[in-house]
Amino acid sequence: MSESEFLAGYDPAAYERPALAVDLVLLGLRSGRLTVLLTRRSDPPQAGRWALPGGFVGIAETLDAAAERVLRDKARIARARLEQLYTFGAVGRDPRMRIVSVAYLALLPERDLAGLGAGSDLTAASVAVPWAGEAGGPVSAVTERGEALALAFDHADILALAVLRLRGKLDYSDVAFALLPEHFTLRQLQDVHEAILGAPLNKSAFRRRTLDRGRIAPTGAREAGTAFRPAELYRFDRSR
Amino acid sequence: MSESEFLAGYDPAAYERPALAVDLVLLGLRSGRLTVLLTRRSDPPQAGRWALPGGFVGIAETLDAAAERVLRDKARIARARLEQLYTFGAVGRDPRMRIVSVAYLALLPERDLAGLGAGSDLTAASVAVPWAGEAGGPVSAVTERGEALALAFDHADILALAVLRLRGKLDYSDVAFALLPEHFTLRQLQDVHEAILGAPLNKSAFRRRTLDRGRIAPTGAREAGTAFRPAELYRFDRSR
DNA sequence: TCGCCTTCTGCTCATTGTGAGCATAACTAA
DNA sequence: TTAGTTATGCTCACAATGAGCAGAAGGCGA
Repeated sequence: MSESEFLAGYDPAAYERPALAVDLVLLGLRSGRLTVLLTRRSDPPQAGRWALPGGFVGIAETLDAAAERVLRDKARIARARLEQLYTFGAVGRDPRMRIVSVAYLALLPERDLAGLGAGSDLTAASVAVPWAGEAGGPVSAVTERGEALALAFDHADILALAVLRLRGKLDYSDVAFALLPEHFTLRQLQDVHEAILGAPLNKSAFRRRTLDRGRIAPTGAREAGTAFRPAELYRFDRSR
Repeated sequence: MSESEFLAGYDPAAYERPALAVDLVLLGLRSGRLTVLLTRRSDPPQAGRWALPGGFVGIAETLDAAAERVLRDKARIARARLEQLYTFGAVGRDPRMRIVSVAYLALLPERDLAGLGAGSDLTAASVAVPWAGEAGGPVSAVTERGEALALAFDHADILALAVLRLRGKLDYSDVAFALLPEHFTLRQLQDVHEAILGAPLNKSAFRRRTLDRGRIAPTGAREAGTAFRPAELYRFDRSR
């Protein structure tokens, strides 16, 4: 950052500055599939394409605060687990002007995805996440019928990076729990992991590992309404 | 980012924009200790404190390009492995004006650290990296005599995050090789890992794991000048 | 020259984590 | 009551890890 040497010689206020924005990758699960919230662009440039919700950063506003504001005002979601992802600064990424965008990743519990609408013009799109090795292959957004959605600007890159980050943090952080309701079964937890990884996991190893780790605690209750043996309900135990 | 809806209603060019800068965390090894390059601030604010080298982002300049320019012009280092780290956007982080800074991490081979001076006003400071669990404790910069250096602005946070990132990527990426000369012994490689982690590693397990992974190849040569059995020299094998 | 010292290198052994499969438990629907 | 289905707990083989040991390979001092 600015040494005084620099500031003495040059006045950065005199130079043109890039505009600064935040873009949100809002990820959740809808019927077991990884899902992202998108808006459809109605005007050029890139009219008809799908974009991540975003907004400009105010002059007296923290980056995190800008992300929370966009979450609140554009997605109509009160709060979510927000995490800075990466900053995209290619020169021609927006054809109208130079915009540098700080991408944020937000994880939504299924409830927030189900209760969309209500003032938000966002649409839920499934994310096709082929396994293609740990590095992750091409990620794309698709409709429920499997048709690919064209993403605007560099938003496909942002989405791909978000999924990659999610995969990386999956087994050492508590991201999976942010996508689940308070009480969940081991099968549900494994489904979340498999949806994010895009690959099946060994069932007994997953159970053992998860239980041995001691980060979830049994509630004593069981799921209801199944046509077979009901599974134990667990909750995330933050204390351990 | 900017939906057309937003642009139609508001003209972001009419609003005051934060200044955008890049800051570089230049890390290397000096005599087996993790080391960071810092400049001493000569003028207020924060005169006398130590800062990371940085500079403003030009209006037609990529973030990566700005980081490379600072590396070249301020540190006088031709090239290094640069990687975007995080973007710091607290409102009061610089008292003069609103500056949002994209931090970059760069790894320097020992040669670049030794050949300092020559037009660069940077000083090498050791980084004290207590282990304090995987999460990493407080990281601080110290002189060779162990005196703590006061860092300017939020640069201590940036440095701490850089070390954390380095630790996280250590065992699945090739960051360690970027800090070593082309030919190195297994012991040197282990020293790098231990310096970054701030904790000792099991020797035979480290050897086995490293060799089994197949990412390094023996050169056939051996180190010279030791008072004991010389170790085999290896090189990083990018092809595997 | 000949032991002595130090580190490298390759080996074994016990412990731990993982992949895979099987038997039993627990529930619904017919 | 029985068939069907999934949960749960178990065993077994295999791989990875931590720890230690013996021999190899160099310099050094007597």
